[in-house]
Amino acid sequence: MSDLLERLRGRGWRVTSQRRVVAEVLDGDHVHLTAEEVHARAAERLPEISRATVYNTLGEMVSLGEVMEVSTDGRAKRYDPNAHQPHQHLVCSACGIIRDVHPSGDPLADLPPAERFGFTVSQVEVTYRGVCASCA
Amino acid sequence: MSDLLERLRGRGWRVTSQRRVVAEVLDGDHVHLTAEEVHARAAERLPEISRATVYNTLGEMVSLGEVMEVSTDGRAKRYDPNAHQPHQHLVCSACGIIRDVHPSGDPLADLPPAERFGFTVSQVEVTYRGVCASCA
DNA sequence: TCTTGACCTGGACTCTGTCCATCGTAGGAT
DNA sequence: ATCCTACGATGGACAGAGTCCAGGTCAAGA
Repeated sequence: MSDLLERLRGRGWRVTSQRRVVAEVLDGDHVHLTAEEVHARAAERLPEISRATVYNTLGEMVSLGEVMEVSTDGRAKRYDPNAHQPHQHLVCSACGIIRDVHPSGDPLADLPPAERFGFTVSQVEVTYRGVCASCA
Repeated sequence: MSDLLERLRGRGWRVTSQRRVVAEVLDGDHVHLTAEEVHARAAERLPEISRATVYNTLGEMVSLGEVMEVSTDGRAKRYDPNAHQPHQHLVCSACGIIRDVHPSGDPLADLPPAERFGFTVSQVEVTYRGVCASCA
């Protein structure tokens, strides 16, 4: 049983077979699937599941803070179940593979007050880009 | 005359009225227009300009390194003519306005070797998020 | 077991971006 | 100044990603 599904159930989420397979597909580390990929994998176990349901379910998981939305390539958004440990992303420019990474220090602290233009800054997303070992 | 257009001409770019208006629309600081916005503003001066030409022209400017592509919201890409000074972006979560900002230090140095997974890391993009003074 | 409101479905629709056949023109050649 | 031609522009079809909706289905409490 996935931790993700347990946490969602604990929040009073109504558990259906569709939501179950979506949560199960999203279980694991360094998982960064697009909605269509989630749909394809979910459909292996539950062939009738619709695209709309996958989109709705992913959207709800994001709203509940249990899944992070990541867009590293300007194309389809990706969904990252590792939402409870702050992290950033490292992307291979050649093959597109994504790793979760943990920079040292607090990236927010790098933005001086004079560079904040009166904003109340609360969040920072960092995407490192390079070439992975397999593609080098 | 925009500096951007001058630089492009200097690279042997064929200057047409369409490319001229696109370059002029993109002139200035803190400019982050979508392709459709560029098209709309260009069409004020050159009503017959087509969407395809705007997309092609923006793509060429990006390839030449004279304009940066920015995607801060997972929707339309935005085009930033401030490509010659390294910078990051600060986005208002409420109204979506974008400012160019300059963090202190080198963000690349914050990623320890043990967190690089064998990648050759060459680039880093940082998006700060918060609420701007007008929206607070 | 029954009931009901929340959930799921498939298809139409929107938005963003790309492709392509055809037409037009910038700028070098004469 | 005019001609040529390869490069650029056009607009309409197409594709990928995501949203919306009317109607059918079902999880879970009574």
